[in-house]
Amino acid sequence: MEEQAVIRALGALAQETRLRILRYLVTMGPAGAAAGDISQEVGASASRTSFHLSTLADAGLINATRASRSIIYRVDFDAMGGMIGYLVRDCCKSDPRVTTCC
Amino acid sequence: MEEQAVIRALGALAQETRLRILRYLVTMGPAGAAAGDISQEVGASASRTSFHLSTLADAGLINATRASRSIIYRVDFDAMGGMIGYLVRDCCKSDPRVTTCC
DNA sequence: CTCCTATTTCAACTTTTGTTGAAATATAAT
DNA sequence: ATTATATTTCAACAAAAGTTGAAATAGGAG
Repeated sequence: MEEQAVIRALGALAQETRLRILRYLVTMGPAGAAAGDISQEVGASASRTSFHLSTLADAGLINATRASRSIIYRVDFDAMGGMIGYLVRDCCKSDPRVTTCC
Repeated sequence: MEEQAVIRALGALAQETRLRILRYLVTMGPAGAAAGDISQEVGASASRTSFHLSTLADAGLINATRASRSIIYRVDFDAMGGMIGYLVRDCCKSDPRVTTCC
């Protein structure tokens, strides 16, 4: 992952509602969750949730697929791994104080 | 590391100049670097660099110590590890697609 | 086709973040 | 004391991000 993509991903996660959305989607695994469910889960309005979902999707951290009337969102674990790998390796030169944490 | 601290740390890194500062400080290791050197290295004005250094320090990712007229900044690798550990474990439940990256 | 549900888009607005250059502070050298 | 160096702080401004509620779009059911 290149620097600009990493910056977007970091910015996407640096927000309470979005971090909660991501955590929720992680727990939902491959099944994912519909926008409406996410909205309820994180206690945010539909439009606010939609905005944050777009931000996460633009950053490549989640994917959207339509299923009938709902739109299902899922975590892109590879993108998360890409971002974290950048931080650990490119940024922190795989310093042991960093790598031991994972 | 708790959620709010993680959000601050993510926000601190989600900016080009600050990410560059952190990368530079990682390469400098325990010796660290003076604000002026960092300013030159990243090509930012003194006040802009000072602002970004404060942001990183407030987020706990770097530390400052005075050495004569200069102020030396160093990466706090444990804080970086704390932030990354949160992403990997609390956030991604240590999913293999994430942990294999580090 | 009309109605209902799910979600997004939009415009107006508020808040937060980043930039600039000048002034202030702190330390050291002469 | 005076001067020079290193860095921060400040106020003014510019730009980006987040919130709100209403309207628009898309798909399915009657």
